Amino acid sequence: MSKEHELSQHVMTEQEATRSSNGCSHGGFKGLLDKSLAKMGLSKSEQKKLDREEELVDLAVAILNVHGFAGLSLEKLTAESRYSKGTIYNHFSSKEDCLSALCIRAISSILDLFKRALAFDGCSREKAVAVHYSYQLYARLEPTLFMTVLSSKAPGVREKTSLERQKIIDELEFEVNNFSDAMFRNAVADGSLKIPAHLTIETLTFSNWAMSFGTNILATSAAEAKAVNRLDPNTILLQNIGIVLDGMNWQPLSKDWDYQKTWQRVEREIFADDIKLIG
Amino acid sequence: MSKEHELSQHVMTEQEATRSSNGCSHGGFKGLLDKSLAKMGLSKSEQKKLDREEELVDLAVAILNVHGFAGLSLEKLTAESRYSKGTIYNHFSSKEDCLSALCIRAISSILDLFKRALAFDGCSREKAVAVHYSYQLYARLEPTLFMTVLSSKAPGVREKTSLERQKIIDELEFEVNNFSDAMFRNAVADGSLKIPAHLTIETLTFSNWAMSFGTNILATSAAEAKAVNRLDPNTILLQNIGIVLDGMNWQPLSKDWDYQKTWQRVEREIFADDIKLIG
DNA sequence: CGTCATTTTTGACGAATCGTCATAATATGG
DNA sequence: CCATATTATGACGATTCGTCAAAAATGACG
Repeated sequence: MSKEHELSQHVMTEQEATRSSNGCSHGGFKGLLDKSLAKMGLSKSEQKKLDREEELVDLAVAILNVHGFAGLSLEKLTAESRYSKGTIYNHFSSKEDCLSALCIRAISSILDLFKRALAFDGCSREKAVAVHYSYQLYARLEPTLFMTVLSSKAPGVREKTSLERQKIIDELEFEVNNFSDAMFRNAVADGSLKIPAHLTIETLTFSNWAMSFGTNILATSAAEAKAVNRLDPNTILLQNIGIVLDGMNWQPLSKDWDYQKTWQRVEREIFADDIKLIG
Repeated sequence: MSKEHELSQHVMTEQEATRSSNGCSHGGFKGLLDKSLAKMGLSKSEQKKLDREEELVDLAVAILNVHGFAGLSLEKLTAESRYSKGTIYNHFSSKEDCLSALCIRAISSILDLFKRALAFDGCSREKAVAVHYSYQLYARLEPTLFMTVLSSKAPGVREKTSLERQKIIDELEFEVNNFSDAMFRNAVADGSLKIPAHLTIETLTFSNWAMSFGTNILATSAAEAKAVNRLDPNTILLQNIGIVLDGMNWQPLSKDWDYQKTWQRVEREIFADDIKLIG
């Protein structure tokens, strides 16, 4: 009874796809997953599906940033995309599955940043500081995507996530853990870190993760809470991990080294381009 | 065309209200807000509204625990309560507002636990350990309610929360901060803690919060992740805050004191009754 | 090319939830 | 007992969810 659809042809199937994929200017990190896979032997349709998936995740990120967290719906994703309900559900088995796709995007990006941070020219503890810096950088550049990592862990979300994606997430987290473990092992190797009797590498990785994660989550999500806004957002994390690394007795201790300077060097020497985007 | 309502009288207005309020056996913490307010001069209708609000929050907690996070809807709350849509929306301006009400319940309970923990018989650092213990206890007893504290900080949620409740939350967090600050000031006073030059009381409160929060969040929400399940859930937090308190140089350091024993004493001497509920 | 089988895409649909609002019920006070 | 103010009710339109039969695109083969 209501109006007919007057534009039943929005079928410019290919041109737009490539255009929108190249011209993407949302300025976010995208990870390098696709590039490494693209070269391998994939059928044309598989490649096409991957491209579209990336396009859709881009769109989902955009929606997430505009409409916030609860505002992300596959309905909206459908409406703003060139595809229809069924196609969307062909990629994401549910809203939660889509969220997990965003989580994958986030963790991949973070891993990339970690690897860049590791190139910092300094002693092993300074490298660790650089890695924490990069983590905070991501939390500030992409606050919503950062939160994604947490929310995709909620039981309700994980349950509704496709097994494929669950597996990818697990693998990525495994990689992050290995990365962290390796960092500590290097420090042990070069003599600057002696692991206390009652602790293990695994504990150290976890405590670093917990502190950095907790700090960033609270700093980005509780920015207006009194406990947080009475502190300097730029150096809270530095101070907090300073305490942790001191507690692990990782040399040189804060009292013997100016990590503030390290922090600034990391900013200048590794992430100068990225920091501009914070505004 | 469909069925008529055959029971337009479910009007047993008072009896049920009081019965359900007393007989509540959900075993959760409820905080003590109401009791302290009940005695003041309140009109009958105001008192009734408060009672009903408590009843509704109880119900919401139950729904949250059964249907998980996304499953909490005011629709469901309406259906399971003795009231109707309009009445529910009279209490909670939105689903998010309801979530914030749960958050208030959670923070109140946590504050109660903190105060109980402070009664632990030990040195000032042991008291702090006891407080962290109580925090973890809550995270394990009421994982979903614990998460509530975080999710009610998400921008989308906070925006839709009534100003009243926002204010209550802010006040509660203020109280928690004061509590923590005071703990550190006591330690400074008794000489066991000397605040390092580059740090402040505020920083210490925040770093303790961040570590405890991060650890508990990761432990409860990422239990199946590899980084977490390779550790002993019962003592992760103890180890993590051990590192932090050592990093603050709070005496006696872990190497000079068996905090594992303290941890167990706290469990036995203060929270023996509560720990049974974990199963 | 044309044909037909397979795969992908479409959008209509029913169910659930959201928040609003006119109407009905109840409480209050003279 | 009535008049007025407050509160409760549930029907409603809008939005989202996930499904599915039908339509369209693809591509293998003659």
